[in-house]
Amino acid sequence: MDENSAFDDPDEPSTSTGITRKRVSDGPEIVLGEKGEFPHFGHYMDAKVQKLMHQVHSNVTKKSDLFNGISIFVNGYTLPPAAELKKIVVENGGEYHHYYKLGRTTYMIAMNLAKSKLDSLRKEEIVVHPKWIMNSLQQGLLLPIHPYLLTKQLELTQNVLRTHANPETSASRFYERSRLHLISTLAQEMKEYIAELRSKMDTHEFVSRSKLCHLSGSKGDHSAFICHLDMDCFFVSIGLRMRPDLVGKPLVITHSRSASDHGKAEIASCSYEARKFNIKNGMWISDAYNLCPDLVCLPYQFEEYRASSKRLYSIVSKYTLDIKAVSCDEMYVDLSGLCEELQIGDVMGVVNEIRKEIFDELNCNASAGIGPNMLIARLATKKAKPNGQFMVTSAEVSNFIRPVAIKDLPGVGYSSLHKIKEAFGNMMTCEELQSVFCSTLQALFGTKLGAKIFYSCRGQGEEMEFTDTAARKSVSCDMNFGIRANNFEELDKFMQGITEELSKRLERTKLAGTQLTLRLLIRMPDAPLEPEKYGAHGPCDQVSKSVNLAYPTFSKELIHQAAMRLAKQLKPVPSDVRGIGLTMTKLSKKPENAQKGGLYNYLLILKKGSQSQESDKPKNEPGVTFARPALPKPIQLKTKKKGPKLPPVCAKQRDWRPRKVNTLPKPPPARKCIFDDKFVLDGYEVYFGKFRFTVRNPPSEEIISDLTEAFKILIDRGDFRKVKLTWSYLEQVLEKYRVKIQCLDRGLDESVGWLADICLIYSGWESALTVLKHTINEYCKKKEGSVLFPLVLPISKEEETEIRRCWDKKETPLYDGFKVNNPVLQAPFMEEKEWKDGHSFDNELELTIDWFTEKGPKGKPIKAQEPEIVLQGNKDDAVSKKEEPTSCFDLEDYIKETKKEELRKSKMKDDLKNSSCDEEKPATKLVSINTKLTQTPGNSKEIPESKLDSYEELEKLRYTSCSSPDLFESSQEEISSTLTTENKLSCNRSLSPLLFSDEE
DNA sequence: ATCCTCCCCTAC
DNA sequence: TAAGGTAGGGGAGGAT
Ligand SMILES: Nc1ccn([C@H]2C[C@H](O)[C@@H](COP(=O)(O)OP(=O)(O)OP(=O)(O)O)O2)c(=O)n1
Ligand SMILES: [Mg+2]
Ligand SMILES: [Mg+2]
Repeated sequence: MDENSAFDDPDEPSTSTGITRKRVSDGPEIVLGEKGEFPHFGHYMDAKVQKLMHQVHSNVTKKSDLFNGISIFVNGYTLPPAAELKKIVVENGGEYHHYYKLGRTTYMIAMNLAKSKLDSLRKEEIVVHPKWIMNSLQQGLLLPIHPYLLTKQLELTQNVLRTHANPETSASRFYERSRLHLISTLAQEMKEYIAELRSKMDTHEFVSRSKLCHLSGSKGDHSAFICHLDMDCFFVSIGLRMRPDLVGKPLVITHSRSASDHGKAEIASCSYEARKFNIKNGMWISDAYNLCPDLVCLPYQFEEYRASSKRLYSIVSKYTLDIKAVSCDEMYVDLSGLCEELQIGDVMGVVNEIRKEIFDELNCNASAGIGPNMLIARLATKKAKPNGQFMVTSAEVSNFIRPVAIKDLPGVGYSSLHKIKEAFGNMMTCEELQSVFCSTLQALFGTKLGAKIFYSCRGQGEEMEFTDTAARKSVSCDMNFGIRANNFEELDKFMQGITEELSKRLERTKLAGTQLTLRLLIRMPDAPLEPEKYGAHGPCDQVSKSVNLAYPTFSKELIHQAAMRLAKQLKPVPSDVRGIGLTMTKLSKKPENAQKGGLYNYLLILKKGSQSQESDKPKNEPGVTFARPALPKPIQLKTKKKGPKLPPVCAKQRDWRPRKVNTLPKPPPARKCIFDDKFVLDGYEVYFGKFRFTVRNPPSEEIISDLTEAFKILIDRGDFRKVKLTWSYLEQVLEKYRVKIQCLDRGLDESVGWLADICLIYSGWESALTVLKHTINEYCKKKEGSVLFPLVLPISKEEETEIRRCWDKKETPLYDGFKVNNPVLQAPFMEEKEWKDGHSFDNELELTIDWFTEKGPKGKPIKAQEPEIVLQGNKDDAVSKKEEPTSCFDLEDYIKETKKEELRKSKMKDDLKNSSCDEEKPATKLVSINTKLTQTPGNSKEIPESKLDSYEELEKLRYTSCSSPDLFESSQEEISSTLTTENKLSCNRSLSPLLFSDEE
């Protein structure tokens, strides 16, 4: 085989460990095919290119024979760069290898090989510092390599990216400059734009249809109505509008100012003149330069792309709205509706008009393909380019598809192509592929892709359908460039930027997510610490982990907290992390009818400094002084200061084994909605995965739903005292776990497993109660116009300072329009403290807000609804129909209890009359703030004696008279039983983002 | 059988 | 220097 064959595997000869590189790492370094396939990160080398490069080399003026017989391979970032070393060596009689060829490459040149790579070097692999080449050249003789050998003893500078970017701001800087980010964003924007237009279809006017009058009544083929439209070298065409003088030149759009042989910037788009030199989109400048030294570089014009893209879509929408947006410069258009309505048979004529209008408006060329399905239309576009249109009718399809390159089929990329090559040899065209059985393809590619390819190579593609309801399934944020950290703190900084971006996007799209996935790119053990390309991730392994949150969120803080927890669980060596990605899934949309002051707002408030709050802020309302609520202190789980050193995330061998499939696998059935449970919080559809705790593992789903139903009944009756009482009971149960955790943690080191179990139980219950609390709040609000439980909000240092300032001046501080009566600040409960050493909670104080309206428990006379009406003889009732005794409602006890409480209620009413000075005001909101324990101890003295009120009364009752409420007797037992259960727990639970992790 | 998690792959 | 994003389809393999 030719030494420069395009199929020389880059990895196989060079990896001594036998580890197969994953694609995410370096991408295809070798690609076949005519056209600019996209994902060419890294070197592009095909046979033709190699030939061209060879010509370049043979033109090199030989200066000496210094390196005669010596061949080098440059690994990773070097100074001087690889291109220069190559030039020097080649000019002086040596050879340059693009890949390390065992036994044929004399030296590997490197500056920053990872220790593990050095450790695993074979005897024949000699690694030399580039200085050896430079010094040899300078002195004009081949110096001994020994002083330049890179050995294990050599001290290697640790991971610091040259000109280290500020990790805190790097995310925004990066996204501002990332073209891939831009085109992804634009594609999304265009899809939304079309969806919006389609939603207003009845008022939409197809203003440009008048231009098609002359085509009315025309005749034509009636089989091809699907049109695929794509701008010709989109970015370049836009760039040329400013520089018409450059038309006809080989042009590229890139960050590089000018082409050079060591530029590693990627080419976003290249002109058709550049393509004659075999230059492709996605190629590195250095490679393009070697193909065409006269290459002209043009800068990006991000905003122009956005405007033109929108313009493009708006033009097409003047003809039809049967548009499927693919990307910023590409779409499918179904012309059958238009042609039918206007009685047009000449589809080509229509497309010609559309393209003409696009050119008139944008001064850029678009090409189009027309076919009976999307597949054919797309392949036709390729044939039509540049600046043309091409139609394939049904009758022509079979002839048309035969010579089409397999690589051009949508869905066939680098990996699939190589699988085909492996399985069937050098197969190139669809015609050849047609000889392969469907089952064979499915065995090779899997059920779906196998079938798709089988049909594609016969010209059969999907019909075009418009699923307007194509709601987004995920929102994600990736940064796989410029990530270099030496420890978790630095990693955290990058994470903050990414988190912030993700939160912003969620909020902008009015989405909240329930499942968060973290994905890390980890440098492969063999890869150099710095790849040749500045800031790039180089060869990496991918690891990911996801967590289910108790309720949907878009809060920056919650996401960050969860993300760092995941990061910790993945246990990466921080200095080997090369990329970070966050994905939110299981999304729920904020509905238009979301109520003010509810969950959605709560989440908004959580986002500190958010301006977009939708709540009506009450103004100048007289404050009511409440007693300091006796909230339990948060517990801080003490854990070992220094954990064991984190083992590295190991590179896993890629499993290339072909699957053994003899029969045609059955296609998987359509997925059901993965959520069985949903409830509505503030108009939010909140799905949550079942709390799947086994019998011994509280809280079981049944218990929770029983509790929920029971609480609802109490609220229906207006019996808030009972609600509070029951709640306090639940909290007491939870408190027992807290105590246990603390005890165990303090004394009994040998019971670590036990501790974990208890923590898990605790976590599960607290998580469940958090959700339950929201449910109750929501239900109360619906019924009574008030939340019942306080909402805890984080506040910033500035907000704290402001509250303190007001308080000191004897004013009533305001927080977000709420009166703050008892400034009590409190550090939030966080586990992260244990590993984020020296983490300060200074900016993370929590604020508790409760508010009541006059209709709330404070002012509302409790309806003495007859319990019999609700329950008697009604066995279909939500509660009583349950078979378990867990939530059985003890009617008699209830009646007794109700009567006993009548007295208290009337007393409470009296108290209210005495204390409330705002009884007539609607929606009075009251705020209390818990104080941080470390704050000035003198605070409590300064707090004025608060008036007795219903809240205090409730609190008092809660702590004095709450011998276990009759209501949930059996629940209690079930809960209590778990207290003494020592069994291992295995459960798939939903974690509240506010809670500590149960891992480890 | 079905679901879930952790990947891989593809397109622009 | 350079800015290798992002959404969705889908499969393997473990848990239930
Ligand atoms: N590797 C790539 C591929 C594309 N793009 C951007 C720049 C392109 O202009 C735009 C559209 O991609 P196309 O695949 O449509 O390519 P072009 O429009 O540049 O050329 P063609 O005439 O082949 O459509 O997306 C990019 O940044 N990086
Ligand atoms: Mg294009
Ligand atoms: Mg395109």
